[in-house]
Parts: sequence; C-alpha cells; structure tokens
Amino acid sequence: MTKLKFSIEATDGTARTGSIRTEHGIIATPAFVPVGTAASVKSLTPDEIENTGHRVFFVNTYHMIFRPGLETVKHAGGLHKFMNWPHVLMTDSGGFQAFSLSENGPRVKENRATERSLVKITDQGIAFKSAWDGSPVFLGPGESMAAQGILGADLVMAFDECTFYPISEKRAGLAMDRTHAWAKVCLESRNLLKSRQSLYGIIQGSVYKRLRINSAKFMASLPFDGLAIGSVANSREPRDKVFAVLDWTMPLLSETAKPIHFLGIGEIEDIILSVEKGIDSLDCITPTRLGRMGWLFTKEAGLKNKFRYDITHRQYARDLQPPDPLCKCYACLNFNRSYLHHLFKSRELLALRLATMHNLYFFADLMGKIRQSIRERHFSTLKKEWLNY
RNA sequence: GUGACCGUAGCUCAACGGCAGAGCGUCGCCCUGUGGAGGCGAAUGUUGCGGGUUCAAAUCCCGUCGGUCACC
Repeated sequence: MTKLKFSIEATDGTARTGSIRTEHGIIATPAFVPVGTAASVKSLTPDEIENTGHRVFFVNTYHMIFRPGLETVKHAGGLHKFMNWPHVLMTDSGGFQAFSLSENGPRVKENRATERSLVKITDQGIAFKSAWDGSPVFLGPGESMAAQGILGADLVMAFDECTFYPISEKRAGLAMDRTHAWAKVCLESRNLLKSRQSLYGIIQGSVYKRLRINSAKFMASLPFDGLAIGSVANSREPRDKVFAVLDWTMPLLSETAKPIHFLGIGEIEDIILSVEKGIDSLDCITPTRLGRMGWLFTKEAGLKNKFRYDITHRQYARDLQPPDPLCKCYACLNFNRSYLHHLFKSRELLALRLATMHNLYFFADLMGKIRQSIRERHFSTLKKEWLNY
C-alpha cells in the first residue's frame, strides 16, 4: 500500500538529509524539484535534465487536462513514457490554479486587470476555464486524483485551495476548511491512483498561526505518504511570515517521519533557510523561468543580488569569462558570457537552453553541497558562507 | 562641375505650418506548487549650422556644411 520509502540518514540541528525511494528511482534529500509544467522542462531533453543533476521534476495536472488531454497521456502509457523520462515525477493537483488563474492571480493583477477570472471555487471543487480556448473543466478532489492517476507520477499532491495574499483570516480559514475536507476525499480516492503513487497532503492557513497549526495537526493525523506546505510565497506574503509558518508547523510535521515538501520555494536564500528548518524538498520556477529571461545564477553575485545577474546587460557584451567561473555545467565549460549575451540579445533558442542548463545545474549543485554539509554536521558553516549570517 | 534627394534620440526612421514620436538599443523594476521563449517603467533631442517669412517652423524661403545617387 505505501509507496515511497523515506529515510533520514543524518541530521544537523533541525536540518536533515536522506532519501525518498520510488518506483522510478531515488531522490536524495533535501532536493530541489524543477518545474516542467507542460510535460517539459522548457527547452531541455530528458538527458539534459539528467545532466544538470536532477532526478525529479514537477508536471501540472491542469495543463495536462487541456493539452494534450488525459486520454492522450493515457494512450502513450502515462507521463513517464509520454515524455521518455525514466526518473521520478511529481504532479501538482491543479489547486495552485485556484490562485494563479483567479482575479487575484499574478498575471491578472499586474497587467491583465480587464480579464476575467478563469476559476470559480465552491465546496465541491474548482470550475476552470481553459487558458487557451475558454473551454470549461470542473476539478474537485476526486477528479484531480483520477487525473493524477492517469498521469502516473510517483509523487502526487492532494487537491487544495491555494490562497492569495493579502487575505483575511476568515477567508483563509474557509480555504483551509475546504482543503481539509478535500484532503479526506483525496485519501478516499486513493484507489484511483496507481498502486505505486504516493500522496502528499497540503497544509494551508495563509499567514495565520492558529490556522497553520490547526492545518498541520490535521494533515499530520491523516495517512498521507508525504506532507507539503502551500500558499506561503505565492503573492507578496511578507518574508518573515513565510518562515514563521515553518516555525509554527515544522515541529508538528517532523514527528511524522514523512517527507516534507515546501511548495513554490524559491530563491537561494529561501532554500537554505527552509532546509535549515527541516524541509526535505522544494520546487520552484526560479532557475527555469528566470533563466529564460536572462538571469544566471552565480555564488559571486551575492545575497544582495539573490545570487544572480542579468546576462543581457551591456557590461557582459565582451566578457570572456564563463557564465559562472565556479561552475562545471555544459554551458560554463564550453561558452563565455559574451556569447550568452549575444544569444539573448539575438533571441536565439540556444540562449534559453544554456541558461536553463546552467541554472538547473547550479541548483542541483547547491543541493548536493547542502546534503553533504548536513551529513558532515557543517550546515551552519554552509549557511554562513552563503548568507553571511 | 551640374542636378536631384536626404540630414530629427545611441541606431533605423515617423511627424510635412499647430505640445517632437515609434521601434530597436540603454538603464531600472517585477516574476517563489509556470496562463510567462515574458511584463511594467524611465532616461535620452539647441530637429546639421546660420539667417528669413509667420501669432506659430523639424515642416515654407535663402545661405552654408555634410551625405547619397544620377549625369558630365
């Protein structure tokens, strides 16, 4: 019945390192999970993803439902075969789109204020409209589990209501209650999942201590295979609150001996701080999306620049250094900043590929160093080396 | 040498008597379970130079300098 096998091999304070074993291989934790929303880590082949050091990535159920459609994935034999990805996969339940496609979503808020919300949330689930052609799809916890069963990822997320910020405690409480009710349905729907799929329950409650503790206790009491923390850094939640949420919930979650995933984190500093508090895995679009926009990660860029620089700036036009002099990725071993600058200015496809490769390698490399530091009980040294505090 | 056309932002050009603009570039900001091969914003001008006409000139007139093309 239980699918993943999680073992903690070493701890340093509350930070911990170990492994998650699945049918499609082992993930060393703490792990960073790249995002491949539409069944592709944009611009990279499976071999190239593997060469960046990652053995797992995230695919989005919402996107698969509309394109290519679940039947197409089923016909291909599931996501692993469809994409020819032999390693571990995670799928999101579609719950994030409750936030991202709503009138409070990031796109709408910034520059599509006149566009209508593409979601309507009720106690039964979320009525979506396709972002591409407006066609409707209803997704509740049962539907999401069935969909994720067809997709066949190793690690799947319970269907939840992801909240925006700012939000009142009352409304955050309603979303949490709904998420709790849906969590039970997701567990009841387990037979819709393939036998080897593992289900993560998601803690909600926005920035409210009472709600977060309530949610952590509730989720920890249920027979999930893993636990996840949601809705923390979606839309301008204050940074101190992001980590306060971990302080409130991690002591309750750590006791379960289940892997704990932090949804949507993040920046280098946030990753280090999250690992310090016991997080086992995190996913984020930062290395991939920011890479496509010309941001390259380097340690030398420093904390104040979030460890990245914009290669499209004029100052790199004739810079013959590798993108990151300390890096051993394909891009850094073979090309210089001058060339990458040119590729971005010329909008060459290779720019996106090399930047994505480098950033993913940088993240995987950092996670490897983090794991080693925990094993050697030097995590605080690593933290100080990067964050200087 | 003669004639025609052209000189406007860093670049390519628009405006052709009525507040000097766009694209690209530059610089800045944004992106945390991807609606993103993005989005938002700012700076930059003695309209080649000098004179004239006019309430008003990048625009019309004269001169001058520079460029391109054509013809000798």
